[in-house]
Amino acid sequence: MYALVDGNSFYASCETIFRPDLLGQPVVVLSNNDGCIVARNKEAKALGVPDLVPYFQVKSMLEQAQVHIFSSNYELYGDISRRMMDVLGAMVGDHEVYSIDEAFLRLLSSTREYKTFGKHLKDTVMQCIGMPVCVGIAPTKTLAKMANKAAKKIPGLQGVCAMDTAGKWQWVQKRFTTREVWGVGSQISDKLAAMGIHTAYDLAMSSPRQMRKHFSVVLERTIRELNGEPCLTLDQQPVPKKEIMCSRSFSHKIHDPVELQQAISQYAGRACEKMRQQERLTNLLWIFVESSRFSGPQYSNQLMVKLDSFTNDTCVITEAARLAVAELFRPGVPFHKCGIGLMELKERQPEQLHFFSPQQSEESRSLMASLDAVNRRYGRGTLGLASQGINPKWKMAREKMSPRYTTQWAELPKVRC
DNA sequence: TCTGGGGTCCTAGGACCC
DNA sequence: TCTGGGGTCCTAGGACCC
Repeated sequence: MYALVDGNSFYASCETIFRPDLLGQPVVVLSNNDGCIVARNKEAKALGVPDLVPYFQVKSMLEQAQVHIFSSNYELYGDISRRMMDVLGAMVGDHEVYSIDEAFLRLLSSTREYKTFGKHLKDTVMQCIGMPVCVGIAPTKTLAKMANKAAKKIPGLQGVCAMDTAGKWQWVQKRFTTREVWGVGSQISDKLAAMGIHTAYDLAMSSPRQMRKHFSVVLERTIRELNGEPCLTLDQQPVPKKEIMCSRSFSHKIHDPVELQQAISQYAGRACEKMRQQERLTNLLWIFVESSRFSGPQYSNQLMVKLDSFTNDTCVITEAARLAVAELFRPGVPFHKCGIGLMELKERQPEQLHFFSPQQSEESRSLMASLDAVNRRYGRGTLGLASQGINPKWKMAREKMSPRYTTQWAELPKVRC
């Protein structure tokens, strides 16, 4: 049996852990650049605040309803997530951290009282972390996802739903659309609807072989999983990333090639930092620039850049990225976003020697190690390349960011006596 | 004025090989 | 005049996830 534990409105709940004065009040969290609403607590949902809408469209409505608004604070959310996963890992050894706010757990076959155990998980996370979660329990991952959704949706379940018999999961499936099934997106659900398949139950009753012909092996697995036949396993080891991306939209449109190069320098620096953390190297970069999709002249372009050898050196990668951006720049285009992808990542070891290409030098490695050490100790961005610019005006807007309560000494919560 | 960011997997079809 | 068959690898693009 699998359990799926998932934080309720995770980002919004992270914000209220250190702000008990906000309990019972509506809270929303914005995406990067204060662009869209990405999390709403239940009070905000009750006010009818929609998910994933542009902030500017609902700004006045939110202010009128006195909703508390936060810019995203990923340093805080990442740290709360790590703590939550530690608690879950201590309770159930076999577990997979699926996303920042979710984990799959494998329950021992000796666990009989699933509902009771689910309640225990929920209460423990609340007690240790202050994070409200829901728990779904079922024999497959797809069903556990559905049970978790049911736990959130059906008030009588009080946040815990165990579907350990076909009777129970079919009861739930009849109340869910195909779109609510994990792995079925809007495209596939539309096509299913045209075939007369509307509920999750309809989908579960369809023929896996036939559906594989119409769609793909992915949907076949989903159907089998909906019938209690496990096709997906627990990934306990984090799978090494195949690519690392860093892209952001700007707070103001960029018309100047130097500013665009500053931006790509910053993102390249961040991407390289992530790559070194994961002990990987790259020799292929993907760089793109684009104007806004919503207004003005449309322009987007991209370049793949092959490097002479595998490296994790921020200087080398930044230089290549800046040259690429210079090539992609067009006068008169109001640039809105750019980004870099580090592709074809490979492990640092074993070193594959290339007869003609120089290897990354020892100086380069120790320079990068020092760069990372300084930034780890004094905060990200303390040390960087001059090409990144200083306090650029296009920098991401984060007007309403809360303190990083758990990771910065200067921002610890203050208690008044 | 203001519309997020970072990933994975699968398939179809082309290029190429013998 | 007649112009095979089977296989692998790679890439672009679609669809999905949080």
